[in-house]
Amino acid sequence: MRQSTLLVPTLKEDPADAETAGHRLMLRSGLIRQLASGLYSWLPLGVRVLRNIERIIREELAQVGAQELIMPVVQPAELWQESKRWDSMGPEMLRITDRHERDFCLGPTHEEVITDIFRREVQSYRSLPINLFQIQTKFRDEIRPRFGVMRAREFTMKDGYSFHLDQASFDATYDAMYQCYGRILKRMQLDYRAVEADTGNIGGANSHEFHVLAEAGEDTIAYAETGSYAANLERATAAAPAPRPAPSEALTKVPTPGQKTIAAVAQFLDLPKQRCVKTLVVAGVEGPIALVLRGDHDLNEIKAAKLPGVSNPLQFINDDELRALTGADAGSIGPVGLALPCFVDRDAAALADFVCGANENDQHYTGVNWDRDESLATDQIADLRTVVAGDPAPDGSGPLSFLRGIEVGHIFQLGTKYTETMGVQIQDADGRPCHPIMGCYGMGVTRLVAAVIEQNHDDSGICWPHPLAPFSLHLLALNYGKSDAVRDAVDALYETLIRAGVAVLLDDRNERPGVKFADADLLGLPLRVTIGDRGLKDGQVEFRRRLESDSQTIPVRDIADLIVSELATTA
RNA sequence: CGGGGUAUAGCGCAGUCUGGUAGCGCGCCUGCUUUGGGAGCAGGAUGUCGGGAGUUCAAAUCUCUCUACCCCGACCA
Repeated sequence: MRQSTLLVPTLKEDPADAETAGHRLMLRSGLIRQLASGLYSWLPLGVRVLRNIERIIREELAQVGAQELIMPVVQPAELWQESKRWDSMGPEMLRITDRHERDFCLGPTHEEVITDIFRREVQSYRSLPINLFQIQTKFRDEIRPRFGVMRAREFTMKDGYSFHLDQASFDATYDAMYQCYGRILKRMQLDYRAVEADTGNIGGANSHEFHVLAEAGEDTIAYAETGSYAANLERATAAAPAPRPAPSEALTKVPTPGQKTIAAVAQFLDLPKQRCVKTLVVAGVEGPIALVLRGDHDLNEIKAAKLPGVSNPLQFINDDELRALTGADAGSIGPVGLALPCFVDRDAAALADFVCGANENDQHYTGVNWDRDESLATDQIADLRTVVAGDPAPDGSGPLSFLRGIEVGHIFQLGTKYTETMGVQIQDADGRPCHPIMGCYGMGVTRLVAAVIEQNHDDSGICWPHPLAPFSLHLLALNYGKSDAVRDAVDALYETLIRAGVAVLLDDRNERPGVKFADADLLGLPLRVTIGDRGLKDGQVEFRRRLESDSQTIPVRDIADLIVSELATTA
């Protein structure tokens, strides 16, 4: 491709609205342009990258026997009402009405449609298992789109769905998909981590996310440096605490005037924060519910919202209600004598002789002990907290550390959630009707582009990994318009490389060398060959890899073979 | 939805406080020179100053209002 005819509008300066390296470089290198908040056009160079990613995904999915299909973006409301998600998806789902006043949505995901296809077209257990996928546009009306295509409203996703007669069949496919996702990300040369995850809106029992490690990531991953445990912070759990010691202090009420936070109370009483407990009151299905945590720990709201009887999404009760229920303001609440159902975090439940609010302003108890003092039953112990760095991993694989990650893949164990609500049944070998078990496998294609750049760039631009680069080679022709020697040599090399199947971008623009070098760094193609009069008079051209700072001088007659063999080793 | 910010040429910005001819750098067009790390000289084009309403002899500038975009939070496969 000749750069003089290609739409690659590079920007010399950083766009004002771009915060992350990925977003900034995608704009500067002319991969994308914004149309509106969360809506992006993909320009020719960007499309070439997308196609490379899609190609790798298709090749790897073919290896595990997944079949490609395409489902509509626009989906009828009836399907979503049937799965009970028309209401539960909320405003994230963009709804539209056609000329007949019939309701539709722009598909935020395709569980309903694939399940509908399955129930219409698959009648026999002999057809199972079956694994289907598409690469399709999704629309989610995100509350706050950000960082360019990292969190866009319209984006491209590879979404796959599998159907199984029994758990063993499902487990085999889930594991195959897990391995497949790893191979896909590895082929993209990404530094990634698979982690246990929360299932969110999609539902189901368990799920795993695949995160590309990057500081700009929106998620935090807790992992054991010395072991195999890794989980999204939303879900990460620590090993259970040591058994509770025996009580040794008497329950004592002490005045704590003006001390409203755990930090203040701990300092006032000259005790560490982990000897105090905090009590939070949230809305529940049948009235308010108290949650008790150790003073140095934070509530994990996702875990809390899943507790039986607790309202989901989690909702804290307001100050007036709190005072009416407990007789005190926030900062002086405690479980002693509190007439509310109560969940106690495991670590708070393992405390003896601790401090808590006395449900009376400016008063706290010290020497508090579970199962001894008034109303302090620990019959509802749960994991309520967010883990902190240094917590022991639950599988004993060492202390936890944190990393930031970009979620590029998420695989779910849906079970029979959709096949039951949508009434899908097939007969098994014994003629008994049963609901097939489903899995669902998502991968963010457009988000991957941002993630790749986030992990592969330097101060002057992108450094594309070979398999994803929009072109393999940037051929810079200096003074192409004026020098016959340069033009003859460049054109000859260009033709040779094209015939050899090399994806070449020829910078034949009438620009000065500095402009071409700067744009070449910015576009970040893996290999670069520079041809100018200076080297050519000695029969030499310059060869340079994007990841190396030094260039080599190569005889012009050898350069084509060098490139071809270089690409053969990186394919 | 709450908090904060921005909106002036294709891009990055000044000008707004203190009302009085629409500016700068880069980019773009023409010509000449130049050609190995974002060239020089000369000439040129491009703006409903985000939209609407108001105040005023006069509004990019003051007032009201609407909108869009960005950041933080909440939220989010």
